[in-house]
Amino acid sequence: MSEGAAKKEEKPRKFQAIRGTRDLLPPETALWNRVEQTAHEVFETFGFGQIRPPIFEQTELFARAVGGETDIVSKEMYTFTNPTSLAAMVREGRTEGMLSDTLLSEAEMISLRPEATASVCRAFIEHNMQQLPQPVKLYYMGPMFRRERPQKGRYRQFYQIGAEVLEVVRREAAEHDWEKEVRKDAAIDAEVIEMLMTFFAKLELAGTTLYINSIGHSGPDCRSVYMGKLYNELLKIKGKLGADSQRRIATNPLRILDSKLESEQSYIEKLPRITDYLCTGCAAHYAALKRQLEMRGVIYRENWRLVRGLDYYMRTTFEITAQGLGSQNAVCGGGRYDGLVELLGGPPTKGIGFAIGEDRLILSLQESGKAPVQQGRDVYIAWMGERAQATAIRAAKDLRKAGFSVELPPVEQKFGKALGHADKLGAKYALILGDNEVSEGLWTLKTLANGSQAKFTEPDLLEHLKKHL
RNA sequence: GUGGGAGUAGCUCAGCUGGUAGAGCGUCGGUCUGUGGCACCGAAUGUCGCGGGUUCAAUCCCCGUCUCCCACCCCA
Repeated sequence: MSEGAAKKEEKPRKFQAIRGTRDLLPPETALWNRVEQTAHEVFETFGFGQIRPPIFEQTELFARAVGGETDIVSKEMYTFTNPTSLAAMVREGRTEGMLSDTLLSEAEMISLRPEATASVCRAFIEHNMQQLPQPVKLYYMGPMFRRERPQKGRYRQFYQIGAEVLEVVRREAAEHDWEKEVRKDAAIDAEVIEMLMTFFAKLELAGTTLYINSIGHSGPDCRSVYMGKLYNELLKIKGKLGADSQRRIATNPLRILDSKLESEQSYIEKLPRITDYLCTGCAAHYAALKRQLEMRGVIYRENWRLVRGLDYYMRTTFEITAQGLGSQNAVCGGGRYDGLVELLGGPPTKGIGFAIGEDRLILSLQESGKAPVQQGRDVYIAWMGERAQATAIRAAKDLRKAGFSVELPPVEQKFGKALGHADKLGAKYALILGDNEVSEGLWTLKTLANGSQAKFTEPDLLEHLKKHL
């Protein structure tokens, strides 16, 4: 925003949150905390440990993991030169005669993370986690950054809760009995999905639907066969497709499958389906996954048009939609990504993971009326007089120590006013401390809901509250 | 990044074809100097998103810009 020339006296400029970012405030933050607390609890019951990777990494990590050609990497990342790297170049005298363009291209670039799977894989490698008991099960939660046009359920700083299961490939085991390996992988996939559904169920998220698919693997006898077939069929119906889809025939034919354009639907429905072209291994894996989900009582729907946008996915892909989200109705997406760790310089490793859009999850909970109401205080202390203040301070300390939420007004107020304030704050009880109470040693406790009140000695009061709150 | 809609008090909004702003809710105070929710009375708060233009005069018309919302692209 350009500030006009300094004319007359100017008020200090008002700041506002940067586009696509926002403040999360009470009482909404209580819901965020509940969601995150539930995630901690549920994920830990499945044996997952929390990882907290940094919020920025070398740009190259994301470029390699997510795919340099993807929209996320090519135009949606917050990328900047690492100032430390520039400084080092200067110190080492390497900048002699360099044009500024060269200088920038030589300097290390870093990016705010657009997702966290790449970081988790990097950490797996960096900390030699292949030496831990396998598989390694990690979860994370925190902000991600993508420079997209904001809309409902999509922000430039948004929050994800995700989990990854990584397992280093034991060559002997794989060669000994590949079918067993496939069954094991499918069971892990299913358990990850089961964990998700357990989490959503615990939150009472309304109208969730789980969609699954298999997109095969990149070998010559699997997805590439399908891609050739799909490409031929797409050429035949090219004239019927919209401009976007026509362009994608060359750039990313798979993406045409999840086009939302009404006029294309009848043609897309007739296109070949990847599940008919899976190789033996991928087909066995997909069949085993469905069996595993059924054994776990997880309801799913197959969606052959579900393809994931990130380069690293193979075999299992899945997505969960929920109510009340407008066009951004996916609350969670995930899939298998064997080979990604190796691509990042680690040992051959299998992986499966998901990311939940926490903003969307919260939105859906709010839309379905699951949001908690304003958090009130347990006890409001209405006090009058100097002696009473000392008592009030002591009472507040003891009540808080016992775990109650206490509001202690900083100045004395008439009791009428104090009770009014207590009411507005949603307090359950008012502890009334005036001259009478202090001299008698009997404190008055008023139940705001029905107006009843009674006198208690200091220890009795604590007992009473513990019993009734 | 593309297209459409909208920005007026803390919130939700009104403001007739241009004459520099109002309601409800909320907040605060009073009726009510040891007892809240109700009621009544009263008060504060707006550079009418920001900048420029047209005009004697702009919240209203025009242009630009920022932000939000909706959809596309893409994704969580």
